[in-house]
Amino acid sequence: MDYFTRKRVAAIMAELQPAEDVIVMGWVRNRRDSKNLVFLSLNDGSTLNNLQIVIDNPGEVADLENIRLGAAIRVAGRLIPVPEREHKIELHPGEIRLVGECPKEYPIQKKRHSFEYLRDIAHLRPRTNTFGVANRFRSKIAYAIHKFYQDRGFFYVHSPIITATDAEGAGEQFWVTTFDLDNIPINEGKVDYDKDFFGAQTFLTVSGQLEAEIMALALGDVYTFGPTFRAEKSNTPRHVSEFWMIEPEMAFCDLDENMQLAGEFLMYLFEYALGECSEEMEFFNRWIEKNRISTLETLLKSKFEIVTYTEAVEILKKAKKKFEFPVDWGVNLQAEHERYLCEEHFNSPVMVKDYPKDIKAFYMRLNDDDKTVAAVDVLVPQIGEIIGGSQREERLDVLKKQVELFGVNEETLWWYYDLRRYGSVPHSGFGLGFARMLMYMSGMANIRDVIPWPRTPRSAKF
RNA sequence: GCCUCAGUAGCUCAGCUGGUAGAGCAAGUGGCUGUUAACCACUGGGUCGUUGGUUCGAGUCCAGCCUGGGGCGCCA
Repeated sequence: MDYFTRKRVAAIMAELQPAEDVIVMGWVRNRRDSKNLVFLSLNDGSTLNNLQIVIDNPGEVADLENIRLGAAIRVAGRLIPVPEREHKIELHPGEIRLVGECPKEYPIQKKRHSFEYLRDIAHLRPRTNTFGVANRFRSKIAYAIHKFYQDRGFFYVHSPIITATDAEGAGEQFWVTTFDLDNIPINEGKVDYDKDFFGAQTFLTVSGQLEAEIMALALGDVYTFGPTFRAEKSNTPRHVSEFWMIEPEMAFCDLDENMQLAGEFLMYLFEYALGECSEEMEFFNRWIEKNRISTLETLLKSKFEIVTYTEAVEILKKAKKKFEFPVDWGVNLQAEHERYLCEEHFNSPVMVKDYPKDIKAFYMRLNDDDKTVAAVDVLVPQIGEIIGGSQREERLDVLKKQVELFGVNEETLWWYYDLRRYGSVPHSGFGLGFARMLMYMSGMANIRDVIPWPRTPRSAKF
């Protein structure tokens, strides 16, 4: 099949060198005919760029009538640089072979399609410019995430996908069972989970954090990067039911140190995108959202402002702007409040810390004031919250009180308590939604377009 | 879950106060020695999301349902 001898278009475009007997394989993106000349644009997925194929003997090419938009072909021939032309280099074939025919009802045309239409043909949309770029970008940024942590001595943890732990309060989790749903075992009026596959009630995980804490208290610095699931019936351009999260967890690390790492992490990704993903960033900047590059560049030069929740509430109360939701100490900050803080008041990314304990999770460390917890939200212009993190409660007695206060089911947390019982240490971590980060860096407005197979309420096609 | 907008040709849309449909692109045919979202000419293509109602008559008005977009909440 010439898999190892064929040349990738990305390499051809990078080198721009003449060569004989070059083999390329890919899909036809465009075809233009004149009487004695046919031009094909070939894309092999390795880059946004198409390779120009110039056929100057169309009468002699077999199957030429079937080499149309979408068809898979193999071309062998001579590479000729043409620096004066827009496409810089072209391939003059000695042989063209039709590998896979493409009927004319192929749903992707050589024009712009709406993202909504392409979502209905999610199996074909990676063949478009935008989704090719988006998927290559996704891969590169995933690599950058690993590189950031691995370079700092963090270990990668695969936290479990099936869990018995009810991490943040039930209701929003998918249940995992092998019960016949038409005939569920009942014992004394209640579902008998003892008869289920795992002998207990189990869920798809909503976070790898609790398990990451296990590893952090053994390996020191760890991170998870894997899928999580939320059964919330959210219907917005920012929510999906299945998404990947990055969750670093560090032993002997307090909230301020946690915040410093979060800031360095974000800056690293922005810098990586600008430096190592120039093809993708230039595409986003041109076709998806102008100023994406300058926005990231500005962000790179700015510093994170740090305020406490209490200070943030004071700022918002003094603001001349009218908010739809009134601000008062004790209520959660709304998206409009978060955006005011970083877009209008500070005009920079902001970290808000020390939230009232009642609006945050049970595992967050109680501050000395007994009213707030050591939590942080990182806010960026246009999006609002992009990272949520905290120092974890490492004191067993305090943790038990919080669990009781929040009404969390204690039975499945015995091992979590053990971590505090045996050699407990202060530790911290945060969570970053991978797809939301991709949205922010690319300017793509809908999360369903940065995830290849998005799962949302009433939709799990493909 | 609440609010709001939309569903007309393969795609993107137009269709005013009700009189059974139109454009651009795509497709097909022909033309053109260099095109690059190629261009020029011609041709074919629609039970107007769905069910019911009002009416002599519904793409157009009314109600329900389905699907999709946006806003809000929940969050990442």
